[in-house]
Amino acid sequence: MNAAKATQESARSEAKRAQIRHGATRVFLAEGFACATTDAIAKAAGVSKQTLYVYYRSKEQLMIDVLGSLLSRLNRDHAVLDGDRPVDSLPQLRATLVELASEVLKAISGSDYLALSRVIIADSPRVPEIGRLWAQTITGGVRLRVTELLERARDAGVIVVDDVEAATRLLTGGLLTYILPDGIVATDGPVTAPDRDRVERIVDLFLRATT
Amino acid sequence: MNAAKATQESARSEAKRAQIRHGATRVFLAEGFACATTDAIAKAAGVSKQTLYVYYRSKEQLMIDVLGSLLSRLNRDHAVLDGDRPVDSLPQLRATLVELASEVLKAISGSDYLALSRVIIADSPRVPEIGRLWAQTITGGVRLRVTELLERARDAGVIVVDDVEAATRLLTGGLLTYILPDGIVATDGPVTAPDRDRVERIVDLFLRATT
DNA sequence: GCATCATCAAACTGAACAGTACGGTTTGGG
DNA sequence: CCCAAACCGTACTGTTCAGTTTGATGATGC
Repeated sequence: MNAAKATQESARSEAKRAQIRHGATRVFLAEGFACATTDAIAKAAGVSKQTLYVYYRSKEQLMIDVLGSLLSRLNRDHAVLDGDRPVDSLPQLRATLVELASEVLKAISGSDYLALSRVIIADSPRVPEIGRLWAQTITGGVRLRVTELLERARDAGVIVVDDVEAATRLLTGGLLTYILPDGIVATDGPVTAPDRDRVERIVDLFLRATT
Repeated sequence: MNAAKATQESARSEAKRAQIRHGATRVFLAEGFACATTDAIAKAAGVSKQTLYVYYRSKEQLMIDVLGSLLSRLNRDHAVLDGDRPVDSLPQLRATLVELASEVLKAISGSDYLALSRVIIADSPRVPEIGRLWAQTITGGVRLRVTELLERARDAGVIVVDDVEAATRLLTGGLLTYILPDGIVATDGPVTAPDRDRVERIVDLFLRATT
């Protein structure tokens, strides 16, 4: 078995894995872990059940791969937005915060993300690893970047805060109330992210505490 | 069948129902709906499976009763604390908010409440009725009372807010970050509610935005 | 053409589990 | 003391489903 052949095979393997993962993702998000049957997953992936078990040892391993993959994609998507957002004046900071908040809220109020969150929360006692990963998309992702923004703004003399952690929690938490708990319990129809006006009012109120 | 007999019977019935409910509560909270078996529930309740099915038509009906009962108890417990908390000066308001926040956070960071939340979130797509009920223990319970407190403080001239809803979300959300998302994903050991110092720092920061 | 490997569909196995049936036992009223 | 209702434990039924087995099909390389 030469190197070229090995590469080709693993490429094909990876394509198949991705195919299975995509089908499984749809089913898991729609049905939850417990109600998703391996037959349905195989069908959705356009793959025989046996092939599925060639690539994954068990349904649980498959779910771990699916959730891990979704979360890392989300983290990657968010990281793209990182850039150097301007925070050198109060209007700039305000615009940056409103913009960032709108983007994040829109992303996490999507029915996919909410379904993902429900599945993870439900199974976190049994698969704590995934639970930690999920919490980090918020804790280590969004919260970390907000903290960074606030620190930069503080260093630029735009705002005054002596407890950045508390400030971060106040802002992110206030905005997050629209999703947790309001959105996470599926009621009827898609969850609506708060409109720009509401976001602005929260940000404005927050900024009054930091000047 | 005379009235006395009917009353007696229904009293005994209610006792048995409660017995079943208590056993089922323990099992549902420990295992979640899907993993809880009716055999385990019957055993935990000290009741035969047959009797269980005399009192409840199905496992799902049983869960609805269990969750509904837990939530109404929580609402009742919280409502007791309502009283007239003093908000007529800034130190009073601050003390009231810190106290209220500490109580609520302690209550909802208990492993029972978190387990309950997980079960409800997971099953809310299938049992939306319960999801609404749960959201209301926070939305209609805590948030409503905070709103009321803030309005009273505003009317007393202690604070200045023109958007009470935003203010309520900012405060409750900021504090709630310790539970959602941090606590809801079970990691290791019991979730620790934030200590008094952290609560005070959030409240203080919030109050800076309202004066 | 032939061997090999990946894949497929379909049937099968074994276990878990909701809900039921049944025969025996306790309890309380008359 | 007797009867009836409530209850108990156990065993059964039917179903669902994860994971396996089988045997066929098609592609790839020699």
